[in-house]
Amino acid sequence: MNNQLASKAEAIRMLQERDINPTQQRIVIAQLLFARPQHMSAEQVLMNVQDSGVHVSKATVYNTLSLFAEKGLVKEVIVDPTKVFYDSNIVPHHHFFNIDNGQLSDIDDASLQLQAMPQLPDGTQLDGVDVIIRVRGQQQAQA
Amino acid sequence: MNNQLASKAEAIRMLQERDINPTQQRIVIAQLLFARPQHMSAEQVLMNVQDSGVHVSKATVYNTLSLFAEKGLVKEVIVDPTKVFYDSNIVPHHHFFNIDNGQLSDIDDASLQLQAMPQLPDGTQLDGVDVIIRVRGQQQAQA
DNA sequence: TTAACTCTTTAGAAAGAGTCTATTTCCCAT
DNA sequence: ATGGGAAATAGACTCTTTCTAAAGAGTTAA
Repeated sequence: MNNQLASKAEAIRMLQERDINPTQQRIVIAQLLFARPQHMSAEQVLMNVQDSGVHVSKATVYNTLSLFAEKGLVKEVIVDPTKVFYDSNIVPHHHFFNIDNGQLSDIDDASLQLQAMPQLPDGTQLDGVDVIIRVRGQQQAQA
Repeated sequence: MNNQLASKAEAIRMLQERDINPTQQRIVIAQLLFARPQHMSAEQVLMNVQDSGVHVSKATVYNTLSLFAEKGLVKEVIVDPTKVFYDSNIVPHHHFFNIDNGQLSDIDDASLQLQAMPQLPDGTQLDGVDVIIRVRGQQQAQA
């Protein structure tokens, strides 16, 4: 289903750009995530990577996704109380979340803008803004 | 710390308004939640309720919070990957979430408006819109 | 080539939130 | 009082995520 990967060379380049030591496991995970812009849970990453032949442990998947998030290579999306999604599209954008089928999809950035940024609580700095539009109903599977 | 409760009469009234059978356990949980507008996790509810003398089991806390959410008495807030918060303020509003200390606070609704609602995915209906502004840094404890 | 060192990966145990199940308790109408 | 349905309970269980202690890989220095 999801078997095409980004090229190894490109994955390595992306890792090095962010000062991430390009180990075998990190390269394979990057190849998977950056095959195309998408949202994956840790479990999905684990399953897909293992299909690709390279052995990667569960702990390494979690470590690697956390590292990628910390280095800005992917973005964590918190919408489903049961698991974290990792988004390989780091261009600023927001999400639809279908509460019936758990499907997460992007909102075109142009079609959603905040009118103004409210005053932040004292002593805090902005980290990011997440807009989640929750929808119900069986949407078509994405192409 | 958090020992004042809403009155029993008021709690019963709120439950009945939403067609919820006002049992002992549900009343105590409602008294706790509606003492003031606030955000609580299931675990916090469990601990606070047990302090108040009435015995309530963990399962009942989870069942009750789900029921309250389903009936529109509270709103689930998904911001922290490790737990769900229940918000007893159901007036439409959005949230600041401090990623350093886990503190959740309300955004004055007037200060944050979306410019336009994007087109929803085919076959879906709107369920709700959540805006979360993530901040960093040690904010002062709330009064 | 080996030795020393650091960084990464690993299996499996453990933590923590939330759910489930089978049983008991509660409450009310008869 | 009693029969019945709704609610509550203890505790086992599931699932995601984190931790731990040990093994492996890669690099440099001699």
